[in-house]
Amino acid sequence: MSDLEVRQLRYFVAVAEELHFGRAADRLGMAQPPLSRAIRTLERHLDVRLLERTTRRVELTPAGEALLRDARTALDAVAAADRRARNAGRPAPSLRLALKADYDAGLLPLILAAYQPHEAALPVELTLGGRGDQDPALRDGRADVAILPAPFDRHGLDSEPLLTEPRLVAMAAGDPLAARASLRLADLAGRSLPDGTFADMEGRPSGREGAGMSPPRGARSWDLAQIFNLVELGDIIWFLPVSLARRYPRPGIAYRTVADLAPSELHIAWPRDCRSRPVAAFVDAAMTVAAASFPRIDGRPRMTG
Amino acid sequence: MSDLEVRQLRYFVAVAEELHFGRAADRLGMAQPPLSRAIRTLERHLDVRLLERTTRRVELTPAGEALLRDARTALDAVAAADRRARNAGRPAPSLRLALKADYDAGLLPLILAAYQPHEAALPVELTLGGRGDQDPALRDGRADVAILPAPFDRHGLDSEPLLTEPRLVAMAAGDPLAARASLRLADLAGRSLPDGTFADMEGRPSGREGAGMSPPRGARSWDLAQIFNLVELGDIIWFLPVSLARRYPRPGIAYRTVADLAPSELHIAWPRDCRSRPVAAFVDAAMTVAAASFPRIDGRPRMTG
DNA sequence: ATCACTCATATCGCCAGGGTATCAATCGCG
DNA sequence: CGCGATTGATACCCTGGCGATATGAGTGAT
Repeated sequence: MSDLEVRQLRYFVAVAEELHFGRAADRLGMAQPPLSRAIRTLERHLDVRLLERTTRRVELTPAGEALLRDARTALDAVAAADRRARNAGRPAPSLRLALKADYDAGLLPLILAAYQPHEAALPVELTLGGRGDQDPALRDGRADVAILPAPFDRHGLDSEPLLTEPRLVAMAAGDPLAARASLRLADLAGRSLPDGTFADMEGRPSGREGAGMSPPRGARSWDLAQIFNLVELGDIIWFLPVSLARRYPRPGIAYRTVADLAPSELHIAWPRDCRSRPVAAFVDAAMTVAAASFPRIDGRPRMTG
Repeated sequence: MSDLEVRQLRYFVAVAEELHFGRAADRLGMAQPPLSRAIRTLERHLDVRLLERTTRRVELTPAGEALLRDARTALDAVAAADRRARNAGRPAPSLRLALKADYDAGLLPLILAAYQPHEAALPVELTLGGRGDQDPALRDGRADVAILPAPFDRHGLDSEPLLTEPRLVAMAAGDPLAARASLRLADLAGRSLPDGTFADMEGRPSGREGAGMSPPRGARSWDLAQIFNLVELGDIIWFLPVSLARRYPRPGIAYRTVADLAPSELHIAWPRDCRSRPVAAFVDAAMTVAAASFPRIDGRPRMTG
């Protein structure tokens, strides 16, 4: 009759992800036997078989798959409770803004200027994360609000689009394609992108969900300087919003328009059912600024898609 | 460095709700000293003061208020993981539909008939709950989908309106007002309703949230037969949707229209971010049936408000 | 000043949960 | 077909966390 415990969920998630008791125990920093026992206890507690296991293979039952999903969100919720309580207890609580470095389309100073005077405003603390780390940060309470490019995993979040801006391709200045008058995605087929995918896969959803998921775990995360270096060397090409291209003019790199390259959508996102006034005020400031400053980005009226 | 545990959250919620260590310990079925110690441990772990306590009073700090909210949703998420895994593990998993008894506007047989042929359909299991028990049931995993009248607490849920139907007032047949040609809410001032509130408070949000909250904990829940008896005796009056009035014609009870009584909105709700095909199919069936059958309810086109 | 109330501290005992050693089952290989 | 390697399960011990009881100490009311 006792309760499900966080530890049991953590253990189960580790085993379900590794599909291997030894490695999971390793990851959890414990020995394998107590882990086996804990899973068994969990199964008895739920009166459900979660893993079908032989000595050579471990696989999830349907119930296990269901629990894996629910356990992840439950663990996120617990972690969020932890982190938010910590932040709320600090003498001067701050608004933690998660941002992909430089992916603010130049709006950040304007947004901050619009936000600070608000009566509910808190000091803003920037949390710069790698690619695809903004949305998880919101879910597990590391951040209160995030500005990030679509697509991202909307699970557990509310969001609003801030602005849409065209993207350019960055390539080495000496690249033969840089001399072309116009480019299409097809011309870039086979070129590799910073995340290891290829240019002609651009925009295609990788997972089953059309809503757009974060890149898979383990995707390499580069910082901007690294990317620019690789581009200049001709190793990769890169798609980036015009605002970012303007911020980093560089002799060795050519920026070109690509006729059929989807534009970039910058969104602002926050935890669902968030009742925090500072967050609401920040979202409001960001949307106001974005709406007002958009014409400066490319001179055309706002559009989506 | 250890993790936040479910037990700690349960303890904290109990104390935060009771604002009294003794009563909270009582509710948790334990002694007071270990509870005090557990809270102290939790505070040290989070490095935050959650409760300001003297020997005579206990009150929440801002951090405590934040944690109370987050802890409740985290506990709901854990309970949901538990219950959903249990259900998914059953040899024949079912779709658990939470329903306020008889509040289906006569749609239930039609919805079931529309749902059963669907390829993703599961056997439907009815969970009849008392007043205001449908939405919590969704949040903690006791149910997969619910049909319930607005307003309800939308926190953590997605929902769609099914239909809007006028409400009538039920009163004793001998009531002087039953003879009146037309009624307004003001005429009913002072009459008490089944939930202990008064007729002239009808429709006013009790909490701070305009979104509409569930009735407060501890609100008495009556079954229909009890309510009808009390109405017939003249102890109370009752507002109910026309479909319900038609289902229970009764000599001792008069049903009358009230000109300024807000209509009843029936909604279908399910846990947010639900990826279950059976649930999606059920929602689809319900909305189709509601849209198709609505003209039969009152002959007018659908409207809201 | 005393009493009642309530939260904190001290101390003890138990068992949940982790560690080590070992067994048992399955697959690969010659 | 037999042997070894791999991997999950079982047996057993032991520590630390958690709960209970007894008691202390601060505060408000009469």
